[in-house]
Amino acid sequence: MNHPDTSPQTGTDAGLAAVLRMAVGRLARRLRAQRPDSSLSLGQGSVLFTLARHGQPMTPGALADHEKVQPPSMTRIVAALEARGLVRRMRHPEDGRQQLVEITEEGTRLVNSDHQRREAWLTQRLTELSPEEKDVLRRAAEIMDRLSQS
Amino acid sequence: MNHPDTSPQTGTDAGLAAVLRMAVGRLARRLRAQRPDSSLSLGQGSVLFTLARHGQPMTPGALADHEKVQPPSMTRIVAALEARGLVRRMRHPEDGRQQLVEITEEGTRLVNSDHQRREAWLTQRLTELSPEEKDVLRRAAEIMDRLSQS
DNA sequence: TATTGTTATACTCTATAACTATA
DNA sequence: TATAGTTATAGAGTATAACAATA
Repeated sequence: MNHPDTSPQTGTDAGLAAVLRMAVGRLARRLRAQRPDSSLSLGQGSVLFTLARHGQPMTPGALADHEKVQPPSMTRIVAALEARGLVRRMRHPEDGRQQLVEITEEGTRLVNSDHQRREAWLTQRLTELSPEEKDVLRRAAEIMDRLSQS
Repeated sequence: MNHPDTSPQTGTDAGLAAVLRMAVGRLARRLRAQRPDSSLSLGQGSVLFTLARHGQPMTPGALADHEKVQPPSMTRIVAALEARGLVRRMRHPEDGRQQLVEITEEGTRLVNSDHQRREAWLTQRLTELSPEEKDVLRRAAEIMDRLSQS
């Protein structure tokens, strides 16, 4: 318990919204600050992970939609990943307007690298949580993703 | 279920860290995009809510620490809130170097305003979740705040 | 000297609008 | 014309470094 928890009622949907908004904002700031200089930005990491998970090349447009950014932002993210050799771009075989973004060997290695991930601040913090707490976070992450897409 | 969930193993701490990082990042972006122009920024809202919850004036330094931003950032946030009449600044009675930031009547009204909060995008989305899902989010918010502070 | 907060400045990430290429 | 992506530009939001005031 952090606070006397006085004024705003947190039992309502609006109260939960306020609390969740703050928690998400603060954790996002903390993650940004904690990220080592050498690592990817939040958006870059998310795109790389999505490509690895999806298992197939995706168009920049589909990535922008999935990550909840506008197309120009995805252009920059993909360009940054490409410059680091983590993804490659190919022409779409059927539609010349589109491109396909594919994760490279090196990108896959980075995503799967235990080293890269074990050294992350968040992973360390998670090891200190109970299995129940981790399960709550796992389920919450799934719900938050659904909220983001809706 | 969103994906075939292939490549990165999400059962490990590192896997959970990756999934949580993405979920937090995406929801933070979505919240930023969805926020109506008239409303406060994420940081401003969070500070105002914190002051209301705390129930007592806080120094800018304490707020910066709590919100996980650096002091200069808090200077800007407090200045913005003050310009809108939502907080006021007072000299610290004992230490002339410090200040005290206090929420105003109008600030309290804004935080507690059902109207302000019911019209928010996130609140609407939350009403569509089951009680169990909302409970997961409520508990996750508490855990995420603890992570942010650690 | 050490600490609190501010000012000056720059960087990162994002967005909107205008443009190019293809359908 | 409509669509996919890029370029140009601007606006948040944040940080570090240097400074002023007080302890």
